[in-house]
Amino acid sequence: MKHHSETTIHDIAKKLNISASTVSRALNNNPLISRKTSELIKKTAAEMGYRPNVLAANLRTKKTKTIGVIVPLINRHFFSSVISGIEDIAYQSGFTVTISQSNDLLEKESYIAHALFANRVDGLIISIGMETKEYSHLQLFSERGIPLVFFDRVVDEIEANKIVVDDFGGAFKATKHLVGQGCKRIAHIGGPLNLNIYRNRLGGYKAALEESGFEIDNSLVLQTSLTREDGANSAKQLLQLPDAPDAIFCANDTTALSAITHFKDIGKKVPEEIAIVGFSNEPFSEVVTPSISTIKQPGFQMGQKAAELLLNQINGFNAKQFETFVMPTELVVRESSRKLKDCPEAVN
Amino acid sequence: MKHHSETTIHDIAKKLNISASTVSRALNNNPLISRKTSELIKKTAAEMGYRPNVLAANLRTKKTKTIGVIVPLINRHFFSSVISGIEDIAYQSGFTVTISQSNDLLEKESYIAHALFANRVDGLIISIGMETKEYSHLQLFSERGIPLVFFDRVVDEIEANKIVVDDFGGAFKATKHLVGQGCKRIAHIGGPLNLNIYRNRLGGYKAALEESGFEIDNSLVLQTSLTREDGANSAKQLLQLPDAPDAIFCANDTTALSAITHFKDIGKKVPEEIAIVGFSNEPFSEVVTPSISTIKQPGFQMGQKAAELLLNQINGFNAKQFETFVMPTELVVRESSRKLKDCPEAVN
DNA sequence: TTGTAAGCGTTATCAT
DNA sequence: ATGATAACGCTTACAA
Repeated sequence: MKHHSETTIHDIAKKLNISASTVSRALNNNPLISRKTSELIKKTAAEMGYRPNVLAANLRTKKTKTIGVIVPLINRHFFSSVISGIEDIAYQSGFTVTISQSNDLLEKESYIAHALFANRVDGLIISIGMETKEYSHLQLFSERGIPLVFFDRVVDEIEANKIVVDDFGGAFKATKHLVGQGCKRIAHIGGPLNLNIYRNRLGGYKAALEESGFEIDNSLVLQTSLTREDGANSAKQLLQLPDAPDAIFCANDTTALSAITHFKDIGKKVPEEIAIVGFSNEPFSEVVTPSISTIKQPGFQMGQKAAELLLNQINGFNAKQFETFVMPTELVVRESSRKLKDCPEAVN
Repeated sequence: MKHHSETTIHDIAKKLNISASTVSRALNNNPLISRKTSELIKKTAAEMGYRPNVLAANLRTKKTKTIGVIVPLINRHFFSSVISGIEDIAYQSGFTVTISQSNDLLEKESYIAHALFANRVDGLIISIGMETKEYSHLQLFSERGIPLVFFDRVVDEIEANKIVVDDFGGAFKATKHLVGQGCKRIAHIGGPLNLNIYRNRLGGYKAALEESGFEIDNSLVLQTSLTREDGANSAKQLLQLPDAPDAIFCANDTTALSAITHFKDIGKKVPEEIAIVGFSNEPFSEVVTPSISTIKQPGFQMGQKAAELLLNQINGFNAKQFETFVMPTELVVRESSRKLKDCPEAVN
């Protein structure tokens, strides 16, 4: 059994003594073709093991029915939830989704973006990486009118539809909650400020403190890359302060966890001596001991929304101007911050 | 600023009064073209914002420099590690990787496989889903001579290169370890037996028991889908047995965790009253309380190996017959199974 | 209802 | 070192 080169519509046409265009039409369910020939064509196509060459069709139609997705890391629960939401909508509309991860590296993000562009994806959904401060690889899309939707980590400098979560509000709620639990000195382990999500989380933290009549002590505000190591180091650093904090609002769950682990190691009690709130509601936050209070983001819904917006643009239904959609956050109170018996599940 | 249709090599050729083939050659660094013209062409190409249409090139060359990857779930640590390994090798060789998840659904897996085929990926790396008992969507690749590499959850019925972990050995080590800790009645929460990884884990469990002089009690061997719910239900069920087990070897970490959570809820002590070992070394296993003993798999290396094998096939270096590579597993002993003070880190 | 022919943007084969 | 031309496999006016 040797490998023939793939059967094409011409092979089918020749076998049936008809024209390739008729075959093409039949295969695409063009109603002009008579039921009879159409069925015959489909039958022989199946017999001959015909597989359409989408590449050729795409080249001709200038459409690929494919949308590209770039996220920093696919194994973060939040991102994989968003991806599932995107797939949910895209597959329903007959689109294929091709997922890539940038690993928070600008070079890789740029490489992937160019590859997706070169492969003529119909649209791109992206959450940018930590390093991304330069956007030429994304302007490529916006300039050529290829639909582009940002989510979570968005770029202010590029006009596009954007889906973000209410980072400010989430941070505000988290901090207010700590205040409500009686914490007096609340620290913040934050992320890189070139990403607006971390700017907003910092902003929400500060606003909550101010509203509560607290002064902002800059020695309590740390800016890190939010890795596991950063969490432990920051915890250590904060404890060495002459006037150490009694609570920390962490900009992600990873640092919250490693801070807690550090405190456990040195025998400092969480939440009694120091209360912790994280951000993102990673699955581990629920199962570690103590379980971690955190801010929940509607990842799946964000993905759905992003895909809907993108598909609308692709289909030319983008009558309106670009918008930025802010999705609600939810405070999930768990052991790491519950100091009071009758703690309200959510503040505000 | 209106949107011109994309500039092509013909546009460049016209502008420079040369032929399109020369432009094509220059852009592909063909040494035949003189340094001078080559540079001129590249310069004007850049000025004109030329972006090669890979679709057209791929159609012509019948190569896409793209490899498809299908995994059940992208947010499982093991799978995302494998993906990172694949990307590591693929990007080095100038290949693009397009990732898809089947969600353990045969229908989606099949849809994706057909889409990847239609888009003419140069090769496919796949770990099949729980439902996959029928393989026509994969035979598509093997029959047409498109390189195909399986990893982890492989298909015996299809001849191809395969990378698996030593599931049998891992399960054997895990069970032996429990025996070594003094456990007398060791249960097993297993997975669907159409997947050979779960058959092998079951096999390793049984072999270890037999070698240790234990009888195999089928009431202690459960077959589940390994979800969180399955873990809790299985734990419940096992405790209700007249002669309840004092240890469980779980075929994944998810069920190990939910079993432990159940035991915590009802006040049964882990590992004192019941010892637990999981499988896969999910990140949460290290951070929960008690931390979960588990079997570590070399995901990243498996991905690298899979990509290497695939690229070799793509490049025609597949002189040898297909092989199955078995990667080593490692027992990681943590709190959930450590009953003895001087517990050896690994048995065997 | 079906056929003809051009064209999508490349690369590859022959020429020159 | 460069050019002309066909071809990759499909879709789509336009014709019939």
